[in-house]
Amino acid sequence: MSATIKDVAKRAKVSISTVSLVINNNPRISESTRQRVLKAIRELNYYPRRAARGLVSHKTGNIGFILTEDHFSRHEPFYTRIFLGTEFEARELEYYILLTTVHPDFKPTSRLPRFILERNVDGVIFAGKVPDSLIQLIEARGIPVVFVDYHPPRGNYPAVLIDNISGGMLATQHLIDCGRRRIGFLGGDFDHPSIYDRYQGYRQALERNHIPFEDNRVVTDEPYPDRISGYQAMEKLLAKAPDVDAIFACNDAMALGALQYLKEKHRNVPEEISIIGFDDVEADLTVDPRLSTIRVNKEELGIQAIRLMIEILNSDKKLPRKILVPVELIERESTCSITENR
Amino acid sequence: MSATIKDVAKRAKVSISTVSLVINNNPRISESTRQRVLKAIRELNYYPRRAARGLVSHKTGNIGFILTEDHFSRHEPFYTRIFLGTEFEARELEYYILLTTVHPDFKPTSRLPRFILERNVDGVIFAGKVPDSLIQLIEARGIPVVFVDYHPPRGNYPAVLIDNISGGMLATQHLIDCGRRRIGFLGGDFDHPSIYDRYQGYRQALERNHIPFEDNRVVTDEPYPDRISGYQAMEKLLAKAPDVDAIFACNDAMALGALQYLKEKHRNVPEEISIIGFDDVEADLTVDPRLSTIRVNKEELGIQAIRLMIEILNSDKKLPRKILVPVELIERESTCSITENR
DNA sequence: CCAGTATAGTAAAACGTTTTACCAATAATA
DNA sequence: TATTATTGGTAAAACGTTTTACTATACTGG
Repeated sequence: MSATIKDVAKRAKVSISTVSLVINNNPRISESTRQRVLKAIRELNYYPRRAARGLVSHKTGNIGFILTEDHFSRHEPFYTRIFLGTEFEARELEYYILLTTVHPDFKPTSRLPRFILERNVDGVIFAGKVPDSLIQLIEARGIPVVFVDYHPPRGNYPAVLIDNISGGMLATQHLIDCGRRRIGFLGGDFDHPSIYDRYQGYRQALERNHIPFEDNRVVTDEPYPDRISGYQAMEKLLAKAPDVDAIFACNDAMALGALQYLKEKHRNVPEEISIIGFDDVEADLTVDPRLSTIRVNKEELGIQAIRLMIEILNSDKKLPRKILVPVELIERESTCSITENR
Repeated sequence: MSATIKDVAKRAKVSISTVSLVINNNPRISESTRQRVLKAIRELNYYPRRAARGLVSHKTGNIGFILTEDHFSRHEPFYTRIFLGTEFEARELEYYILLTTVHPDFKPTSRLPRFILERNVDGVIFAGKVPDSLIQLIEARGIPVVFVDYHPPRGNYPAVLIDNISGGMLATQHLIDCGRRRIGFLGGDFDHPSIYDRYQGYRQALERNHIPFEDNRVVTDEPYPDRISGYQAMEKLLAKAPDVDAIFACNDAMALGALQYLKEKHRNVPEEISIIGFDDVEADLTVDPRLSTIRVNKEELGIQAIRLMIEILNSDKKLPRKILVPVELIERESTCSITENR
């Protein structure tokens, strides 16, 4: 087999400990022996084995990435991109990512992810909404955690979040800049902080522009913000407030559903009713008109999550810092100025 | 800290070895002591540490996934889906995937991926075309390898491949079934076995239908099969063979480029010229007309690769088996029967 | 010149498993 | 009954590092 630390020690005529100290850049070793050891390492093509290191140092060099099964399949491109962001940044910073999904109704008696049981990760990143019982179980084991695109209502954790409030304001302000005044909001599941924050951004933008908020221009009783509920919410909204001239949907899925409804009813988008979504998913480009939206840099969410995690691992303090990742307005064809055709 | 094998041994009043044997389902242990040990394990919530196991057993429970940087970025959705397929299946089979990218011009002196140096994987899956020097270096270390969507020209390795020949025949036969007879082929980089095989499928379908092959209906001098080269290849083809009534492009990217050219020249697709691609990528749905294509199940490629790898790891024989993943014809709007409007 | 203090290096324990060789007790065989 | 197998279990070595406590040597200041 290949060289071990023992072989290096023998060749450099030093003790094993000395080699170890050199590897770990301990200043206790003089320059001359350091060079001698490094030479032996080079000549033998030595590289320390992860398993041996991990056994005694209790560091694995791995970071766990956990999300629920339905998040992975339902929001596939979104969380995939966050995951790829973590992968990318982890590689830079000499870590590896271990991915796993959990069932959304994780019970306190459910079996933990294998990498937790095996103590094969130094920390865990939770992506999206995850069961509270799972969080508690992992925390109880003293494993550092970082949240991305979610923060549990209870407690105070390090988290990387989309700047949803600014995004909501940005979207709404864009519609206002288009001359729209009767702006509706389509949302689902207010329990989800992201959606609630986007709604807050909507409210704040209205207020800032001295546009009175009208309760009947808001539909938020859909349980899950997907395409179908966007379709239904649009129908409800139009029944309550037939005069809306713009829609801010809490995400692109709902926006696309709403758009579909409007097209079926032969309402002119964007002239008669402009519509803007949130997230910037691939499908936005496949529809006609292409959907204006608020772009979320998903990879950046992952990158920031890794950086935050590694900072925590290196400082081993609790630092429940929140990082807000900025968003960007993407103007496409589903929004336009009201003056253009009056 | 949490329980170790020692604690279990003490509580069950057996030796450490016995506990280990129970964990590893060794039949040497009697049912009664086995139960006693299992009880202790349950009571102490014991789970063996990966690092300690790995140190002595020389198994890591990890599988490396290597592809070149440009494959990851250029063909992003394609290889991402293969990767997700491996992730998914690995989880089922109690492995983890460690992902890394390498530079496309990996030199024999380049630094190997860290998980190789650290001996942190039991085997390596190569996705797409990878540098030969890298393959050789990894093989030289005795690490089992599996290829997916590529097989190096030299040697004989286990590989999971798209059934490109059948796919090429399927695509061409579909055009023939549409009544087309003057069918062009657009390809790039013939060095790539996939593309070459698709071309062979094209040839075979023509032959089977007794349609003479015409050299000037083929353009294959584009270096890289992307959208731009599809555009250019289409231009060249039309110059050489203005009478083509159908196009089989070696992949969707080229097909989309060709489609763009035809639209700019106001050629009627699909009536005048039908066009079919290969891969079935997301963008196929965003174009008008939506692209007919040969669907490749990317996740399935990854799943099969993992299964093959684990079979190899468990049998530790060399088994250079090839697995062909079948493809499927997807009829959309870019192909139609020639009789429809004659 | 001597006690005290850096400096540079080492020996040995520890990390938590698997595995190998061995042993005792029991069963099977001649 | 004596020998040989078989069964069920154990002791101890090994895996390849890090880390802690210790030592020898050289230096420093009084």
